[in-house]
Amino acid sequence: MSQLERKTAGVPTLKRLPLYLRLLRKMKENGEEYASGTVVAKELGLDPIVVRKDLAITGAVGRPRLGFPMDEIIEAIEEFLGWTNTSDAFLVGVGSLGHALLGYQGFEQHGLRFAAAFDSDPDVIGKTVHGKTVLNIDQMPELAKRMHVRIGILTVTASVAQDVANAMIEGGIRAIWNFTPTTLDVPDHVILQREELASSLAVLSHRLLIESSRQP
Amino acid sequence: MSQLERKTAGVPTLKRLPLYLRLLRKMKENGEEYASGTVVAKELGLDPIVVRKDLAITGAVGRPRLGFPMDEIIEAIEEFLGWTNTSDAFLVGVGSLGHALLGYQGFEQHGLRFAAAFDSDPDVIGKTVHGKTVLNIDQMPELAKRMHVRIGILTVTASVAQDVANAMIEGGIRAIWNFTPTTLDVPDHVILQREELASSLAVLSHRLLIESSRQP
DNA sequence: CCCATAAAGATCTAATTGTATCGATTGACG
DNA sequence: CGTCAATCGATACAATTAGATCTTTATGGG
Repeated sequence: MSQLERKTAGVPTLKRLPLYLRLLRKMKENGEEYASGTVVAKELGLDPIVVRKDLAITGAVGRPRLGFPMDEIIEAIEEFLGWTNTSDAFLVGVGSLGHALLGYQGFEQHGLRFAAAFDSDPDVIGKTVHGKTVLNIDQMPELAKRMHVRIGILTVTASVAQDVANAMIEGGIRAIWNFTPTTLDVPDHVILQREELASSLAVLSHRLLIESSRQP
Repeated sequence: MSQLERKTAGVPTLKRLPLYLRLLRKMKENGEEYASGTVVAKELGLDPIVVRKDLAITGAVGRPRLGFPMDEIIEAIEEFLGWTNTSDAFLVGVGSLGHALLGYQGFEQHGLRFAAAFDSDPDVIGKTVHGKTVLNIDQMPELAKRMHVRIGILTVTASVAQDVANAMIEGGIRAIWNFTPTTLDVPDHVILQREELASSLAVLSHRLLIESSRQP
């Protein structure tokens, strides 16, 4: 049943949902009982219509004149994103970026927990980083299988990215969050999410260029 | 809006251009003289038509049967993105993420150079991180003005993000690359690029959820 | 108890992006 | 030297998604 009622949202909508969630949690802390799409939109500088449509897709129902009941709407978004049950993830590559991600506490609020961290460097293996002991990467596939970990986070150097990705897939990992500048080749059933800083920078640079040429 | 011949590309196109650029540079190193949209597409797993259209917008002209002359197409993309002349950027907030970004050497290949790094923590100020001495954040606006820095990279904690952004704007910075989970309020003329990990994670989680409900 | 109002919900329109098709061009090969 | 095939480039088409308008509903005030 849940496989039918689940709507498939567009990427822009999905990217906005965490913003709503963060704001709503803050509003709840302030003791607010209801949240209307209008105030959420105003707070985030978005169009109210967009917010309403985004919230609608989660299945939450609001009440006219009041808005959405706070607990309901938060629950609906979390449910929609699959953030109600935190899922375990393996992080591979404890370089500076890996360090940074391991140290970011916010992930647990988003349904993600670092079950373990791995590296291939003997100098790093055994060290404790932000409370996690770094394990040998050789153990990763086996552990992934045993713990049924579905999410892998790739923060290794580009040259070994494909090999590590293969190892992840061998371990049964179904989604890879790729922070390396590498185009990975994976089977169809594996979800690939690329986090490309260069792409973001490209958008920024281009916009800066356009702006500059408009009013130098 | 025809005061300049520069075309304004859509975001998806902009995000793909760095991928092309990286591949093309690699191909050039391998001694290739020409690059056809077809092989680029095949290498990156994209549709050849998309690649052709993307490359077309940069203004490069290709030759039938051969493709695009390597130097020309690389130059065209760099030019289009404004990566021919490296621009200086200030990084504010030398936490773990700031560390990671400062250590990423790839930026200089993308026309970005860290002119300086700043922090407010006395324990951090004066330290050298990846060759950059961390300066006091108080000096940032003044230095930005003097050095005509246009890009600011925000890697501070969420609570002070808005204040630091204001200081950046005061220093004349025109584009802010925001790595904090904060919705910043900035004047219209300031370009804001948000790097929201939670948003990416939302997309990943949702796709994983859809896939799981499809074939459990 | 009724009316005014604010907000949700549905429907429709427009824009953006991706996809397909077709012709033109040019280097390669027989 | 002529034909072929691959590739660019332009144009047209389709699908998805964002954005706008209108209607409905329920609440709070008079």
